[in-house]
Amino acid sequence: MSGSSSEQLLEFFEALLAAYGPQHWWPGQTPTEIVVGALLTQNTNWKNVERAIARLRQADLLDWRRLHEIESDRLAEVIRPAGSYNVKARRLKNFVVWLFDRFDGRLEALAEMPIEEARAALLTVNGVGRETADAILLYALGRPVFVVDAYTARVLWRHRLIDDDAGYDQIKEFLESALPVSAALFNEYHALLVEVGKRHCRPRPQCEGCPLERFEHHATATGRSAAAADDS
DNA sequence: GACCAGGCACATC
DNA sequence: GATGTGCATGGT
Repeated sequence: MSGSSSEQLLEFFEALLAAYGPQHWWPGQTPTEIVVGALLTQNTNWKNVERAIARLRQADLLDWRRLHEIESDRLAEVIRPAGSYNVKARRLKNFVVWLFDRFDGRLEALAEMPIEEARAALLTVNGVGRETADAILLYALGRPVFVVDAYTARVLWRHRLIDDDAGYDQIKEFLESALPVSAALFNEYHALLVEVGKRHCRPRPQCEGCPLERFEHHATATGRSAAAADDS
């Protein structure tokens, strides 16, 4: 066996960063745009989300007040390239209405309260699940929360760092307790896990050339998708 | 033509 | 509490 989980996770991070470099997820974008992107990217290719965001910008809709005012049907038409546009228009509206009702349209309010409180508040919004809530906290608000997704779970399971039945919150807590608490680190690490996951850790793994190939791992991967279960 | 993508809510067992 | 399904576009 090699060292502790903490050491192993840091070694993985170094290996991934050396191989792929910084991923620059959500660089230079406004918190508003990041929140919108987090909602639009649900089960959707990022390229399609970029198209939808470009259309929103074109329509001058990357603004909470404008989003609050617009009709859901018209919003759906604008974000069409993101797919599932009727559902996503509803979710965007849910979020914006909630933001005005509860925080007077001030996203910053979420940066001013304890993390767990902000997370619990976000989770009350219909359309905001754990991954989206955590993406908002980390990428839009710079709070040190680890975003777990299907790739995160699969990569960590393949390298024997988590059980195959670990739930979302369990994986999140494992990462947050094993790593230095740093938004910058969590940001980069999550993006790197997605990158290595896409290239090498699909349900059918392609280990050749994987930056993590030299580390211990299961010979085969299951088709395990994400952190499905609740673990409270 | 399948299969996938930076999920989630809801129904059903 | 686990599993299945609809949402829907655009790339490979």
